[in-house]
Amino acid sequence: MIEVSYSPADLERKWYEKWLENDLFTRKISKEKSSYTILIPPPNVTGILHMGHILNNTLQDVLIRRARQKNRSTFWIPGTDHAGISLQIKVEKELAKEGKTRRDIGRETFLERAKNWRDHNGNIILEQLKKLGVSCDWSAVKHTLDPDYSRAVLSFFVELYRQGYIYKGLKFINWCPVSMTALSDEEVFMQQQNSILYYVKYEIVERPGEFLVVATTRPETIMGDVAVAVHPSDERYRSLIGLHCWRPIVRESIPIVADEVILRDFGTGVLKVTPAHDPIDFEIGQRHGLATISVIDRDGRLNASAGPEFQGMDRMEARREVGEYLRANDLLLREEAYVNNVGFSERAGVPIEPMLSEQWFLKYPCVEEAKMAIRKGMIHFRPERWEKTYMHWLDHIKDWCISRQLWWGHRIPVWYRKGVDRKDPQNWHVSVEGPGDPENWEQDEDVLDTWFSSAIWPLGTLGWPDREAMERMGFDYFYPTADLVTGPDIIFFWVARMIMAGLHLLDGGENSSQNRKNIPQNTGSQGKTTLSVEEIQRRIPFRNVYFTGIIRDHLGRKMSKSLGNSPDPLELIGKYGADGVRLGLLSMAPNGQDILFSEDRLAQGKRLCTKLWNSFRFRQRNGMEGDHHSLEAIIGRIGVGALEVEDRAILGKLLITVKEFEKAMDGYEFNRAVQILYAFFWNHYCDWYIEISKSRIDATVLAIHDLILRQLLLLFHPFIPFVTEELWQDHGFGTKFLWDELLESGDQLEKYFEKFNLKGVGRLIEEIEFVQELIVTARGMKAQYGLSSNRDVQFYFKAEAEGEAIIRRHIKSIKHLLGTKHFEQTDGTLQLPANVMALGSLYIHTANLDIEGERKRLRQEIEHLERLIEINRKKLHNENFLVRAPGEVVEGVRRLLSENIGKKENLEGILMKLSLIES
RNA sequence: GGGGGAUUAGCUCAGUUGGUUAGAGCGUUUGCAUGACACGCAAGAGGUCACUGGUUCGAACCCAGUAUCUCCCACCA
Repeated sequence: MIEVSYSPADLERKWYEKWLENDLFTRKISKEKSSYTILIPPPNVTGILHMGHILNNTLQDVLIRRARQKNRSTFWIPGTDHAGISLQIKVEKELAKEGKTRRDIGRETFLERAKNWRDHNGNIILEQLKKLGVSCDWSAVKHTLDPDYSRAVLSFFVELYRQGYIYKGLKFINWCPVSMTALSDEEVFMQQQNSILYYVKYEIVERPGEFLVVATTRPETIMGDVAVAVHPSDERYRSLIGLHCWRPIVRESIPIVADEVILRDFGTGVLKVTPAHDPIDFEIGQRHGLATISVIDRDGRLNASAGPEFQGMDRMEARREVGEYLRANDLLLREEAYVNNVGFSERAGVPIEPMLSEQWFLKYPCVEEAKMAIRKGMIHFRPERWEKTYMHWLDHIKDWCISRQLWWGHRIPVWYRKGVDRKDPQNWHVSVEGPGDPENWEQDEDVLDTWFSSAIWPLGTLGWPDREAMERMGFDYFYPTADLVTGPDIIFFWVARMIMAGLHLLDGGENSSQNRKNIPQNTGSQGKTTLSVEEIQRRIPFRNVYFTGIIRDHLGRKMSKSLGNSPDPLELIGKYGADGVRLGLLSMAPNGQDILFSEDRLAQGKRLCTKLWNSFRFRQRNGMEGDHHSLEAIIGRIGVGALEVEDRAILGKLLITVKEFEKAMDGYEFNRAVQILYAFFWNHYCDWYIEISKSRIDATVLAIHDLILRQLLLLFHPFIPFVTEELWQDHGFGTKFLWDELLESGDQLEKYFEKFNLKGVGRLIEEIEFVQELIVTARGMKAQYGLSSNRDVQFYFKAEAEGEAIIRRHIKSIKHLLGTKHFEQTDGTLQLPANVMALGSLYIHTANLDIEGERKRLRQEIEHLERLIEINRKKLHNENFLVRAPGEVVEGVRRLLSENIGKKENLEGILMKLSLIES
């Protein structure tokens, strides 16, 4: 027997321990089953558990457990991400407190500290996830800086390098002056700024006293100007092209050039050309053979080229100071407020500095194949609309800057021969192992973008590229993975890159070398794919990507640490139980829409668990005789001859529910699936069937309860694994863990139910609905006359055609549910308050009859029916409707019309009878 | 500038192929210690489905436009 009250904390702890002890989650390769793999989106070791993780991992757990119930061999691969820049910042902050920088302690000591930090904090988040009940295979846990995974990352680099996809180049990149590293385009977000547009006067050398006016938001870069540019056909300036003007600060003569890219209608139509600090200017500089003068250093401060007044100043300070200087020296025509967009570093939150820098770049491989995988439906996105976003990105893809000037991460596996020209690739050594004579080489100082290592997550976690490790992990069996659950915010960062990496690298097994030959030096060439559809199919890292919504607070704001609006998931689990949190979150959540978080829904989740618990208490109080161990055994206890209409109706309803549930789950509509179960369990089973069965509990009825409860536990299990496990074991439904039980499909269940003769169950359900209508109406009448719901009241019923038989069949239940001993049939129309329904007219006996009130109510009721009848008639008089609408719809309206007319006539009769009293 | 999403009850949201009189939870009103459950039961109130047109026998749903909110991409210096 279960405890009196449901308390999640203890039982959740108990079951998770037992699950682990019994090694349930460890992958098992079994030839007769198909595999089902999920790859966890590895949380950052620096991250703290937030609601997004909870949603994400609940979904994955639901999918895994559901796949398990369908007899698939499941494997959920957990792990963590080393979080390059983020962890480095954390350790540097610690150092700063001691008044040190990373350079003070040196690379090796720094890395020791970083590892320490990770080892102490990095697994917290996985431990927290266990509280949620996640069924990850913990024997397979992987970290992106594990030695084997690191080798995989380096292999990835080396292979791409050898094939020409990775190159070193001098290009404009996004420089973060705080983190002091290059960033990829994806790590920069644009933010609207209230800036000032400075109109600066550049005196024309050849025409002293005359000025060209340049509008700029970045006056601090004036010292880097090497020209001013105008549009070649701009009448205003045509005569000046070829002349020169004076650079206003660090005064020097610079040419006036013409270039097509200049926008005539922006500002004054004159652009200052600063090749070192703006990519467009750089291109102009290239076209006109101009020099490049850098005035801002890597730390965001102005250097010697900026002149002694400004040297050493921070760029933002310099902007104000230069403005001041221009104003003071009559070099400023005017300034105006201006709103523009500025790129910010995602991590450090400061404006990035466009900078010319030598970095490692990746030309993406298999771009066309990656598009094809989606277009041909080999990989499916849910919701589908994200496919468009993905395609758009791939259509405009640019080379990826993969080097970072950090220490924490995978160090670039490139060595330069000491004492010779570093720029010459002849003097490079690129390999996973490094050169055999390391004393003669220096390794590249930089590390790889963390996302570069994430790109091979599906491969590295399964042992790639080490054939032996792949064997051990079951690569051939478990790859490709099935469903990836992640947020749409990392569709470029991660999803797209994993697809390309998988497609490119996975030339697999025996014919690997042959396949590799087929990969060209450059797949960027328009629209051509070199992989066959079958080959793509085999290489893709996953078949479905489920994009969750982003969880927002009740005001619609993104949850963030700085706003402090993110609730602590562990606190919530303490309050509502992991089951309650899981169920609540799923019910409010994942239709792919953003989710406004509401704690109420979690409370609702817990309430359902409590209700489930209590329904078992009801069942168990009525004795536990009989065999519960299997569906067959339970069905065997049901006496088919003893089945009443309500029994067959609830079994039929269960069957319908299971089928609807399957459809919702197959379509990844989890909130709908939950809702379907919820409605069946609460409204049909608890509110109706349990109540109606109370008046006739016997062995058959108890067996029906067992059957329904058993299926409910199985159906609810993926969502609320803990409480269902507890109830399953306690009630003796099985000796194994619920995890190991298969769920009967709707079709299978239908076969089992054949002996119940559920053919035409629709009519049975309809009959029950008639009875429910009667009950609700009668209760409503009691309430209307201020009679408490459990008071014995006299009812009279005048039945319509089939009503009499139905009432007779259910009379015991009706009396029980109405709490009355007096429910009598009558033939005549009575002078009592009445309501009319499909089955007939129901009268309630009351001493204090309010005739006026009743008549008013009846008249309103009649008017309402008249309106409905009018609508019905109109439809039936419309020939187009009769011809074009499907027969059953027309039939429905006909039936409704006659029903409404019947009701109206009955009401009119009652009204007349009541009127007689007065006269 | 380009693209996506949203707009349904006081609040949060369902409503998947267009078909009777639009649903749920929370909140709210009223009644109830009735055999599991007051984290409950019962009965109610509450909606111009953003707006304007169109298609259709029939529109919350399809189409066009408008408004408001929101996200992503691009970046005009």
